[in-house]
Amino acid sequence: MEKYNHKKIEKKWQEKWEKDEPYKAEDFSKKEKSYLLVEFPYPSGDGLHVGHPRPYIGMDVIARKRRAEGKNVLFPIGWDAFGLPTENYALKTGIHPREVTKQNTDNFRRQIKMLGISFDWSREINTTDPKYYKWTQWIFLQMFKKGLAYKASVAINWCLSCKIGLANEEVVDGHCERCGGETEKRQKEQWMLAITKYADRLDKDLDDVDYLEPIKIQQRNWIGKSEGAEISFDIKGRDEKIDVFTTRPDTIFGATYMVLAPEHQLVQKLKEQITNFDEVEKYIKDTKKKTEIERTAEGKEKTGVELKGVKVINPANKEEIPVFIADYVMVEYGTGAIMAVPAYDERDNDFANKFNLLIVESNLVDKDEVIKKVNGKKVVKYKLRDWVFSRQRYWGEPIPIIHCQKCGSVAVPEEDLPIELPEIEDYKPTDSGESPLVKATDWVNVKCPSCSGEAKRETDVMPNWAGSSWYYLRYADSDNDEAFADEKNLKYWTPVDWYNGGMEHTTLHLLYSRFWHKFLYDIKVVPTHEPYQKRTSHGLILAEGGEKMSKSKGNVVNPDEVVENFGADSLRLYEMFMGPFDQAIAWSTDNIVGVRRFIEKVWRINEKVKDIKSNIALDSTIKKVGEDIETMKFNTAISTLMILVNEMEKKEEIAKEDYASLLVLLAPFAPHTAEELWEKLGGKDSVLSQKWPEYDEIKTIEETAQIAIQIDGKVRGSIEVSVDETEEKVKEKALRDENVKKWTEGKNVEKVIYIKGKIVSIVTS
RNA sequence: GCCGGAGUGGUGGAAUUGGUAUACACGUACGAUUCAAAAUCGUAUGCCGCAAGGCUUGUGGGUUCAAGUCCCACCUCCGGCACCA
Repeated sequence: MEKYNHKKIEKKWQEKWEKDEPYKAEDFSKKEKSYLLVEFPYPSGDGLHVGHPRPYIGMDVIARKRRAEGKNVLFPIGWDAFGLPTENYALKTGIHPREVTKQNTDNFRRQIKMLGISFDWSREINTTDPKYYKWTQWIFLQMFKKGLAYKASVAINWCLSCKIGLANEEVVDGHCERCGGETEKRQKEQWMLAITKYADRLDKDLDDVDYLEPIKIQQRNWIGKSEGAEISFDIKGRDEKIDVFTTRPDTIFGATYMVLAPEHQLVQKLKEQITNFDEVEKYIKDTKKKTEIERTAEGKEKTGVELKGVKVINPANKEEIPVFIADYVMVEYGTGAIMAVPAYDERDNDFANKFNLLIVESNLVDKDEVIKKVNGKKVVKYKLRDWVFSRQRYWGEPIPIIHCQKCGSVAVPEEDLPIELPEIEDYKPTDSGESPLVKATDWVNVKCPSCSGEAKRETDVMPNWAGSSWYYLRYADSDNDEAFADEKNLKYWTPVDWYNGGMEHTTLHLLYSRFWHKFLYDIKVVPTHEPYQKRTSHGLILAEGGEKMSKSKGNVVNPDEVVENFGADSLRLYEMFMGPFDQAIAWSTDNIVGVRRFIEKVWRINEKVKDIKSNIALDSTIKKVGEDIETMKFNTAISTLMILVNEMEKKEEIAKEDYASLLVLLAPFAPHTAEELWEKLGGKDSVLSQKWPEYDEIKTIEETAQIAIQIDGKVRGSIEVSVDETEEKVKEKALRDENVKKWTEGKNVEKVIYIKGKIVSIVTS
C-alpha cells in the first residue's frame, strides 16, 4: 500500500466537499436541528495563526458527531470586520478599509477551508456588507423608538497632542500609544444604549441557560446586583441634601464621614463654601488622568481631599461629619456618594487610618427599621452601566439618525436603510473630536425626514460590538432582503444550541448579545427569550515560550506551514490532543509528530483488515470517546483512540467491522484521512454519513477489579476480586494476603474499611 | 485592587470528582531491523537509594481510615475590568 500522503488526500477530499457541499444545512428539514456556533473572527491583516482554529476544530468535531447522530446541523461562519485595526491600517496606508477587509477575509477563508472545517459556507456573512448592516441599523432604530438609545455626556480618553479620542487600549500609562503625549478624560456627548434596563432579567435568566458555571458567575458579578438603601444626608446650613447608596444601612451609626466621587456635581455647586477649593480642584484634575483601574488598583494607599467648610449631618444620630472627595468612589455607581463606615468597610478603614478619622464601633440595628427612621428608601442597584455606543470613527455602521434644528434627533425612515458609509479620502478624526464623516458634507447635509428643513446626519458610527450582537440570527436566513431573518427560519433554527467562545468575551460580547436578543424578543421579532442555550469556552493557544502570540514579538505560528509539513488532519488532532480544551496552552511544533505517527499507524493497520469476526471489544472505547466529545475532553478522547490503535497494532488480523468503527470514531478529528481509508475499505457512501457507533453498557462494566490495600494510609499490596464479592469475603481475603500479613505482623488491626471495587483500608495501632 | 481560572515527571498532560498519582504523547537511553541512515518495532524511564525502603501534585497549616481532589492562609501565572476584538 502506498505511503500516507497528506497533501494528496486532503486536496482530493476538500475538492469533493467544495463540489458536493455535504455540510449545507437544510431549512425546515424533518430531521432534528442542531445549531452549533463559534465566534466569527475579526479578519486581521496578519492572517490566521494556529490559535484561531482551536475553537473551530472543537466545534467541528461536535458538528460531525451530530451529523453522524442523524441531526440537521447548522454550523455557520462569517466575518466580524468593522473595527479599529483595519481603520488604523487604512490611516497608515491610504488603502480603503473595504479593500483591506476583502483581502483579509479572502485569506482567512482560504486558511479555514484548508483545515477541512465543516462550515456551511453558503450562509457566510460579513458585518461590513451594507446588506448586513442594514439590519444592524434597523435594530438600532427600534431601540431608539423604544427610548433605549439616548444621548448623554460621557468621559472619553483624549490625546492632547493628536487631538483625537482614543480607545482604552490606545492609552498606555496615561499616554497616547501613537505619539506618547499625555491623555486626559474629556466629557463628550455620546449615544448610549440602556442595557441597565435589562439588568435584572440578564441576571435572573441565567437560571434558564446551560452556561459553564464560571461564565454565569462572571456575568452575575459584572451585572453586580445589590440590594440596599438610598439615604439623604442634610448639608449643614443649606437646603441641599446628599444622597448616598449603601448596602449596609444597619451600620449607619458608625458612619463617621462621607465621600463623594471627585466628579460629583455637588462639588462644583458647593464651590463658594469650600475653603480649600484650589486643593480640591487640583485633586479633581489629577483624577481625570487616571483610569478606573488605576483608581482602584492603588492598593492600600488611599488618596482624597476634605471639602473644608462643608459638613453633613448623619440622620441617624444627628452628628456632624466631614465630607471628602476620593477617587475610590466612582461617580457611575450608586449615587456617586457613600457614607463611610470605617469599622465595617475595609476601604473606608484604610482611608480613615490615613486621614486620622474617627472609627466608631456601632451597634448594628435592624435594616428595615433604620431605613424608615431616617426616611431612606430601599433600592436595588447594579454595577452594570449603560453601553457607550458612539465611536468618532469611520469604519463602523453609521448611526441612522438625523439632527434637525427644529425636530431634534429624528430616526432615518426605515425604507432609507441602509445608510451606507460615504467615500472619504481622510480617515483621521477631526481636531474637535468629531468623526471623520463630518468631512463628507454631501452625505452629512440632508433634509429632515419629519419637517423637510435643513438637517445633518449623525456622524458617529457604532462600535464593533453592534454587528456581533445579533449575527447568529442572520445565519438562519442570511440572504433575506425583507427582514433580518424570516420568522419561520428563526422558529426552526433558534435558539443556538451550543455556542463556544473565548472566556474574554463573557462580560462584553456575550452580555451585549443577550441584551439585544431580549429586546428583539420584547418587540416580538424573535421567538426565544435567550439567544444561546449552552455556552462553553476554549483556552488561548500561546507561543512556544508560553507568551501570547503577537506579530510584534515575532512568535506567531502560521497554520499554512504546519499544514504544509504535517497536514490538516495532524494539525486538527494536535490542537485537540495538546491539552484541556478550556485552558490556555503553549504551542509545540515538536509534539505534532506524536499525532502524525498515530495517523500513520491507523493508515498501516488498513493492511491487516480481513473479513473475519470482530476480535476486539469496542464498547468501552465507543462510550469513552462519545462522552469525552460531549464534554469537550477532546484530549482524552484521542488518547482513548490511541490506546485502541496500539491494541490493534499488536494483532495479526483486524476485523473489517472493527476497523470501520474506528474510522467513524476518528472521522470528526481527522476527516480527510478517515474518508480516504473508508473509501479504500470499500465502505458505502462517505464515512461522514455513517451512523455513530453504538455500544452495549453491560460490556463496558469490568467483572473483576484490582483492589488496592492500604495499611495506615500506605498502599502495601493489591488483590483481584470479583466486583460483586461480599464485603466480608474481600476483607478476609485482604487480611490473608502475604504482603498484608508482613505489614500487620505484631500490630493490632483496629479497623478495616472496604470501598466497593476500589480499595481496602486497614488501620492498625 | 476587584471578578473568573490555573499551578502534577526533563516536556504537553491523565486521574472514575475523596479511593492504587503520573494514562496517552513528546523527549532520552539501550536493543532489533539496515551495508548505512531515515522510518518502524521492542524494552526502560517521577525523585533519592546497591537494596530494604523512603519521598513526591506551587508553599505552609488543617479535616479524614484515605487529599492532586475538601477547608484556611500565602506565592506565582493567565483572562476580564466597560472605546481592542
